[in-house]
Amino acid sequence: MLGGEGESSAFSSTKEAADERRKSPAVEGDGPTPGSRYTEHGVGSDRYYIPPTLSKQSSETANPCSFIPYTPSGTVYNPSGAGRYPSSLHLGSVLPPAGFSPSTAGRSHFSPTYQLGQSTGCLYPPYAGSGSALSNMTLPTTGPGTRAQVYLCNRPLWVKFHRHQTEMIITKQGRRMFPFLSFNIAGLNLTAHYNVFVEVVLADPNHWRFQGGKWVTCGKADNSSQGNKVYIHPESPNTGAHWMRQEISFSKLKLTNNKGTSHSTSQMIVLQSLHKYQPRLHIVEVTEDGVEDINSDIKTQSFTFPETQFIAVTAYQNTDITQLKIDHNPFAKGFRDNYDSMYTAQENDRLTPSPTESPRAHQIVPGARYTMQPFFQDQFVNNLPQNRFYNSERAVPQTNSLLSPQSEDGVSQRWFVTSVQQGGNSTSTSNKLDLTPYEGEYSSSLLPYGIKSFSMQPSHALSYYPDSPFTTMSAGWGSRAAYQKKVTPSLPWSPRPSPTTGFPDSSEKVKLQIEEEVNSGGGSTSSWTERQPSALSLDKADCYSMACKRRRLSVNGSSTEDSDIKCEDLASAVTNDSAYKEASLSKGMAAYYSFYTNP
DNA sequence: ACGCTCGCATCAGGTGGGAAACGG
DNA sequence: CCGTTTCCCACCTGATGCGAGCGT
Repeated sequence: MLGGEGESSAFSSTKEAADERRKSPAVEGDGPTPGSRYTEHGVGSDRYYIPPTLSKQSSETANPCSFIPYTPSGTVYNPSGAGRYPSSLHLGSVLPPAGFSPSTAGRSHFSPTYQLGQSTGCLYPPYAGSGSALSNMTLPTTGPGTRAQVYLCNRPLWVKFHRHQTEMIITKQGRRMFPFLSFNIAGLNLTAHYNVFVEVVLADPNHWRFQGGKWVTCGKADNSSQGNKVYIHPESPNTGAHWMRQEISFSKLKLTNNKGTSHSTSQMIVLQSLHKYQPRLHIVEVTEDGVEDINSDIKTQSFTFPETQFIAVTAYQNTDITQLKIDHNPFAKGFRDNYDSMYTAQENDRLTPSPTESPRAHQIVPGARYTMQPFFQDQFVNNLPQNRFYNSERAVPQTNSLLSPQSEDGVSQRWFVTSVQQGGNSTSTSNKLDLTPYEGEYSSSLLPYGIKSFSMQPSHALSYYPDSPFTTMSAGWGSRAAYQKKVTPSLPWSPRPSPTTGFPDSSEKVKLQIEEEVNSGGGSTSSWTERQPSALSLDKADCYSMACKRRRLSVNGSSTEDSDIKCEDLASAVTNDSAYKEASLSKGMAAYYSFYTNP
């Protein structure tokens, strides 16, 4: 869809349209492209995403919310007239009333003001003065259920890519994202209806080029790009219970550079090659008909996860990214070296072990063998062979998506953000992904596991997967969404444990670990290595040589780094020894909840 | 006989690589 | 000329349909 449709209230501008959508919520692209409602007006060039600063308040560490790697500052600046959705309040931010208040926006149903970032397509302000009201804005204190908490299910995988600067292929016919966006949402009103959609906006005002093995800016970004920038989840609109019941996957979202494409616009987001983008999740409360309720102040919530930033390309530039894609994307399995020779049918399954299996993986499989497999790290984030999982799913009724296998990889890696984050730190203007805390948690694998389904899942849910609470699919792939239709949500949705329920032990433990990681100079590798010397059957050198042997070396000479990462990942995977995991789990990884608890 | 489960085959579609084409 | 884009290829996943086998 092009900007021309922008003014049209395609988003259920008519009752008929709304009804139609309601009839077949799962149908994508039916009727007027939903996205049209948020069509780009080409006026958003002044709306950007403020780059995060690396500054990380020490206070954050002290704060229970410190676990949140993101600085909860209202770093995203939304220039006046930038549309109704002031870019997200950083990660997991909740739009303050001021940002989208109907009164301020003066919008009516489907009014043009409801443009999202579409109109702007930019998150990154040309200037750094975010000073926005957002940074100081106080979170709206509305009734319960109005403030959502969002988990980025496959965050570890995203982080892994982010370290090398994620690249996403865009093609004329559209290319799926990998990793794809997958979230778990909490805190919604069970009965209220919501539209959930992803918007992709420019992350910075630059045009990028891969030169000398690195991404460097090369001129200014072209903000005049047209085309759909929003992808509305096909199941929209739907109830809060529905959204919270299952993992919300955007695996079908496609990226294209074909501005003129008229087909499946609702499924395709038009981007420009060599530009950096930042996906954002929007949750908009609507009426049962899918019409936005103008009578409510708090209707829109936006969430931004910096680690999901990516540069759109028509061909991969960084071989590290290519290798990560090949290693993690099931559809690219054919490109994995030694795939045939290294895995038998059975081992093939092990290739992408489920998080559950992972803890024992090193016991079952000769470590040396896996040292060569970067994807082994995926035991925590990668896919569990779907067919395998599928059987399991068919065998048991899916009840609580949170713990259900559908969460796939995501199960073990849920990261959620709530308004608390923002509120917790209003001083930071940084929007950038601060990997420091991530590194720590990631390398240690502590956090990822900490928020595993265990924490979110009621005990009864686990009973469905007695042999493997982590029997989930890949983090990067196979969202259960693909299977959800086959399973019967027989059990009533059970709201997540109250975020207010804290688990001091776990929380403290994690916090300490993070501090440890941070203090170690961000060298997560050494950190965990020391902690888990026995867990690693291979040293860095081995890993490096193996990695080099197996895969192409990146031009940028990041091979070493890459190998380190791979080793680290592998190690991190191994690090998650069952003992620790069990301990953590038993303690209730729900510590995370308390961590992100709303004050 | 009927219904269910399972395995296999088929097809559509997704993947990155590489060569060719395109454009500044 | 060089960087970028497009197209085609082989390989893979996932969904679906069909038939065999089994239990009721």
